[in-house]
Amino acid sequence: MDYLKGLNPSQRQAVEQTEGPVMIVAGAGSGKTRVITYRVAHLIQKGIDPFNILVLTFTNKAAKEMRERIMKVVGSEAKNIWMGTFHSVFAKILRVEAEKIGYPNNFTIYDTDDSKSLLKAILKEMSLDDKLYNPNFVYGRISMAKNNLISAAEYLKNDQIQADDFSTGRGQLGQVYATYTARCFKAGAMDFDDLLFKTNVLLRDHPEVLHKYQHKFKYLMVDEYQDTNFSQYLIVKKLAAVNYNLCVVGDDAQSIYGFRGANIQNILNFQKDYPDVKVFKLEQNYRSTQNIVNVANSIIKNNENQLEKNVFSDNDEGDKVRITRSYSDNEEGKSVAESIIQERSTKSLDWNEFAVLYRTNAQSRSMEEGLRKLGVPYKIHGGMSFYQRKEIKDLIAYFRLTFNNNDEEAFKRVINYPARGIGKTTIDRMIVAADQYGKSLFEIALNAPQFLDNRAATAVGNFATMIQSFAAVAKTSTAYDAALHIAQHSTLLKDLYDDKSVEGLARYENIQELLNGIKEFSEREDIEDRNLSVFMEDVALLTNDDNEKAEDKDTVSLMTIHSSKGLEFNQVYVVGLEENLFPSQMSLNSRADLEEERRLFYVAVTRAENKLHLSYATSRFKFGTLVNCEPSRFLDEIDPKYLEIDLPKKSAFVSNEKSSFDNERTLWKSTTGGESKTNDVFSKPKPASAQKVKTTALLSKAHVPSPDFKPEDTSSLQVGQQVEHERFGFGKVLNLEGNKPDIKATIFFKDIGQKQLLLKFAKLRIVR
DNA sequence: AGAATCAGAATTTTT
DNA sequence: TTCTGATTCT
Repeated sequence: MDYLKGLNPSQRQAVEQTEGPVMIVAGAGSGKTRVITYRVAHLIQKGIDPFNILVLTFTNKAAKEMRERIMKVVGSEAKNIWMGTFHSVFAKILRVEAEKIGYPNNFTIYDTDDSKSLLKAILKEMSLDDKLYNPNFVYGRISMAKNNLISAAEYLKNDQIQADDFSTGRGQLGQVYATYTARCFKAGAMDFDDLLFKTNVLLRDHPEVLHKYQHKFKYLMVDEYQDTNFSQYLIVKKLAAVNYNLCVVGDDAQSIYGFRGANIQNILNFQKDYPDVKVFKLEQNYRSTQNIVNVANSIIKNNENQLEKNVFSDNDEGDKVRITRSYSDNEEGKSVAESIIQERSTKSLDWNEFAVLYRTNAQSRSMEEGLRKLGVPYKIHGGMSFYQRKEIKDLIAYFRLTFNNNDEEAFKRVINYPARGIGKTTIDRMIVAADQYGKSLFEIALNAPQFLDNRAATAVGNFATMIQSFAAVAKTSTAYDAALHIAQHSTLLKDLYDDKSVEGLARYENIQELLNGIKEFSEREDIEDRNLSVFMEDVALLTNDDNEKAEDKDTVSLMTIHSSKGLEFNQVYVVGLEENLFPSQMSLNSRADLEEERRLFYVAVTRAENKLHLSYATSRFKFGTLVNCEPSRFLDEIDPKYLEIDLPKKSAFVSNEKSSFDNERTLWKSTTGGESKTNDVFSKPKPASAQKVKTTALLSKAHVPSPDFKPEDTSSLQVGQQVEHERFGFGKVLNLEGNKPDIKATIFFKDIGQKQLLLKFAKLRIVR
């Protein structure tokens, strides 16, 4: 039990209180992960069977790291703990129980793209205006409903919701939701929210199943409890309702996923739900200097809605938090880069001890530029994950379709990729037929001659047969062999191989990497069933960093604040602290949203161990136009005694040394207000963005056709003849190839150079 | 059927 | 600015 010795009193109490409801309120940097891992280890040491412990996290990464840490204390027993994200744990349970709620066990998991694509198709079929019914909006609305356990039927019955939708002119939303649900069901697919929603349905409608898992999971722990939504809350509540050994860990001050349905009330109300709860507060921050912790505290105290706690640091006071101003986003990038270089050399730090955090992904570009110019190595985290890449999704769609022929989104994705001459018209016809006969697209494809003309029917039929042959191969081969077979015989591999562009090469390599990953999976000894369908089970739930290479390069990290949660860096730069950016413009409508932005700022600030740099620009490009920016209101909220204000024009406030908070505040407001005097730094001429020239105008001056221009029959065109084209001007036929209606002519136009034209389309006049 | 071009939209995103 | 989806051209 050595591990108990390294804990402070409240940490230790939290670890040792294994029975009954427990809430651990863990301030930023207070050793939360340690407490969770030791608590689980402690349970096992006390003789609890790891199979009876369920630990729910929000990321795969967190689960993986925790399991490894527990393993260090209790050894390989840790492998048997049920530990993972809500989605992966309940997907696993649903794979076993799906048939009880009418789903096949091999159900597909639709990711967000699949869901939106299906919604778009439905909106189109229902002829709804996709401005009003913006797919993102519709998706969000349905997601919100599911997270609150409102089914499509209940949505349609709910007067309040219906009134809301009708008042905004979106009266059909309930119908869209119902259709979407039906289509997912028909496709044997669950979206992310369904994994939780259907788990609730399962536990509600099948008491024997609920009973089974209530007794299986004798001890439950939930990490990041402040980010749970109602659907997750209820699952946890039900599972814990027999043994009541439920421990939730979280920090209400770090709840930043409200926009995705997370309900901060889940943690705020925990004590009401479990009156006999033991509450432990971890208030000592071991991560950051006092100055940083104090800045964080002075920010968060502006929020009304929070659990009372007093986060403090016993570390050094540390450097003051530095605020800098730049006059443009690019200048901000440059100034961050310069500062990193300087701090690195004066403090002998590695690049990877620095992080640049921003509110929106779009801000990464100016940062990148600044860093690149000064030769600072960096890596952007987040963004497009490996499994979101087109080529990866394409190949995976083949796998999906192989194991679940009804998967509509997979079908549409690959029916004509690589190209096999099945166009929009054909697909539309199939969709109509599928709808009319209540069949899946695949079933229509199997009976193609009944619905399509000869040529299309053959192509579609061949496709369906090919997919069936894949299923046969997959049944008898290892995951790797099956995957390779599918990649080759779908001709996807060849298609990518033939693309010799830089991007094409990268795509090919990505496919190789996926195949390598599958190969590794095939060779794993710790899994019984290693065929491709097992690999596919949770591939939809993998994301970003799950696939990150161990090539832990020494680079500066760039990421959004959201994705920085849980991480820590010696030096942190939080950039773009401007009104309408941070806090985001979209958050200004409600107090709750603004408070979430403030928590986001709190998260950003508490990532820093030794030094925090804050910066803002007085102008920045947004959507291609330059806009003036005001410093963020959050800067005003920081107690100035922890700040060092490093503005480009030193003289402007050297005289202000003893200035009150208000004076300093006006100082950094003054240069942007508009009415104030311009100082030389800020009156620099604006970037000459206006002189962009339409490239097309440069490349081709429009040809003015001859007055008697009229396209004529070119079926007997000969090599060597002079022709005139409506837009390309005069040219000479260099070559003719192909036959009958598809003759392709190579023509050299004297104005614009060589072009290949299909004669059946090209509007040409023969010059005689 | 497929390439090229144009118009319009645009937070955050653990799953 | 940059990406995506629809439209136009071949």
